[in-house]
Order: sequence, then structure tokens, then C-alpha cells
Amino acid sequence: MQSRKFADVKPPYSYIALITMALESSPSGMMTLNEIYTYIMNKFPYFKENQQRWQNSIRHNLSLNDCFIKISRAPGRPGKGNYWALHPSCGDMFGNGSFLRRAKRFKLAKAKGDHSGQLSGMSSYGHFNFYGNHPVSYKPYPSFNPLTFGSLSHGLSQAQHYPIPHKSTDWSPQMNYGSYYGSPVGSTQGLPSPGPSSPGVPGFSPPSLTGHPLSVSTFSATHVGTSPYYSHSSANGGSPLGHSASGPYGAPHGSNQTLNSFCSSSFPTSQVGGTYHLPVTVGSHVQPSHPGLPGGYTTLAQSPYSCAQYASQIRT
DNA sequence: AACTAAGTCAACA
DNA sequence: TGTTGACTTAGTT
Ligand SMILES: [Mg+2]
Repeated sequence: MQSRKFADVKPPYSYIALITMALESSPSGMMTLNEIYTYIMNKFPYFKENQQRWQNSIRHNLSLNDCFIKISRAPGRPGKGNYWALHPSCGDMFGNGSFLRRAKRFKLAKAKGDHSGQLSGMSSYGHFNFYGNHPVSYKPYPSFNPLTFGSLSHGLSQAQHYPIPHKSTDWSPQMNYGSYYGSPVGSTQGLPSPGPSSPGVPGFSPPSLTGHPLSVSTFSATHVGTSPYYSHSSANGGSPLGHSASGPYGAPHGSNQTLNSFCSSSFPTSQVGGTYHLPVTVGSHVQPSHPGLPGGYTTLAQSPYSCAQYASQIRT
């Protein structure tokens, strides 16, 4: 009788739930608009149709709701659009047992003057630094010791990480929709699959992407080997990272240099306009394989998440 | 019925 | 791609 096909039934999730589902599935916690589209379409064939309509709604929701934030692309990273992520304090938005209608919206306190960015909701991230729109001075989180990062200039070998767990909502359809996947309630069929692991990149030990993209954390990634990347570069041309090298990196492409790279996002994320920018505090030590040649230091990348971005970029 | 979350259409940057 | 407003639909109280 009901020859209604799976793809004809609208999934029992609001657009906000769908976006959240997509972002949670991302190892980095971030996705571009198009990646969100793709995720939703792949997961729910229903959205293969009427794309103009629902994709408009997706954009509308991203902009309108404070639970979704915009994170700029890493400098020099090609591609269109910014990244989107969950606001680190939006908590569990579906605790009321409905993926269609939340009990309350997640709303930030009204922006007064220019000192907005304060939260109205309870944070589920105890260690999150949030200094959203603070104009000038950054105030580190209590458990964050600025002195920890004083050693940047002599190379960081220890990882300082403030673990902030990824969110992992159980997206199982609710009671009334238990048959959505054509299987008993409680089945995990059709649920978001763990995202692909970040690609490996020479010179970078892939950082573990646990935590929120905006979380303050440091990690180290040491690698010894050939460094084909760090030739002298200007603007954003020479370096595949899109940064200009400031150290004594006159070495020709492909020459043997010992590269000890580390990443350390030591400063709070900044917010300019509505857009968040990841810290640019990643560095590397270069020790030339031939004695006598100077080593050096340069700023290369951003946070672990930026590194992951760069990683996929370099891979190409 | 009032209140509020969510969906649609659409202008515009 | 992203923001915003006007309007509609619909769930909660
Ligand atoms: Mg938003």
C-alpha cells in the first residue's frame, strides 16, 4: 500500500539538527557550506531533491542561529566560503528528546556596544576560552598559564593540551519515528559514520583533532627529514602554507634540512565581525643537516585544526 | 490564544 | 556564499 520509499520520507530532523549532525561528524569539527550540503544529501536521499529550497534554509539557519559560528579559512588556503562549527557553548541542544523542536534556542547575550560575545547559556566546555568580541586585551582562562608559552622561542617539545571532547549525539530516530530506517527503535543503522581520518603529511605528525576548533591547546609534532616546503617565500606564494617564511630558509627546494616542527596555538581565538580566526602561533625549528648553517624559527601555521587544513592542502 | 521554534520565499551584499 | 526581513507553519503552554 504505502509504496512510499525511504527517500520520500522527510527525515525527522530539523535543519538545525541536520547541520549539527554534519558538524559533529567532522573530525575537525568544521565544515564548509558545501560539505554540509553533501553530508546531508549523502545521508538522506530525501534531500537530493528540491535543493534550492532546503539549501536556502540551511544557509538561513547558519546565519540566524548563534549555535553556528563561522571560522575563517587558514591564510592562503584556497577554496570558497568559510568554515562552520558549533558554538563551543551551545551544549546539548536536543536534550528534550526532540530533533525537530528544541526547548529553547541557543542565543548569545545581546551585543551591547561592541562588547558582545557573552554567553547566555551554560557551557558544556569547561575549559573553553571565550573572549569573543573583546576589543583589545585578551584574558586567559584561569587554568591557562601564559608562561607555558614563553618557551616558544627555544622550541616546544611538550604538548599542552586541554582536552575538550567532541560532541557525539545519539541521532537515533525518536520513538515516533523509530521505523524511519525500517528497523527497530534503537538500531544504529544509518547513523553518522566516523569521518575520515586526516591525511598524513610529511613534516607533520597529524594532530589529534579532539576538541573544539576554538579550544586553546598546544601540541607538538616533531619530524626529522627533508623539507621541500620551506624555501624562501613571499606573500603567499612560495610557501605551500601560504605564509611568508621569516627564518634563514634560503635552502633550495628539496634540500635536506632537519625540520622540527611544532604547533602551538597559544592565544585565544579572535573574532572579527562575525568571523572567528584561529590563532596563528605555529612554528618550527629548522636545523640544517650541515653544521654551520643556522637554524631558525618561523611562523607557519595556526592551530591543530589549521594544520589539518594545511595538511590536506599540501597533500594535493 | 499567546508564545516561540522552525520553515519558506526572497531581496540584497 | 552569507545576512536579513517578512511571512507562514506548527508545537507548547
Ligand atoms: Mg550564526
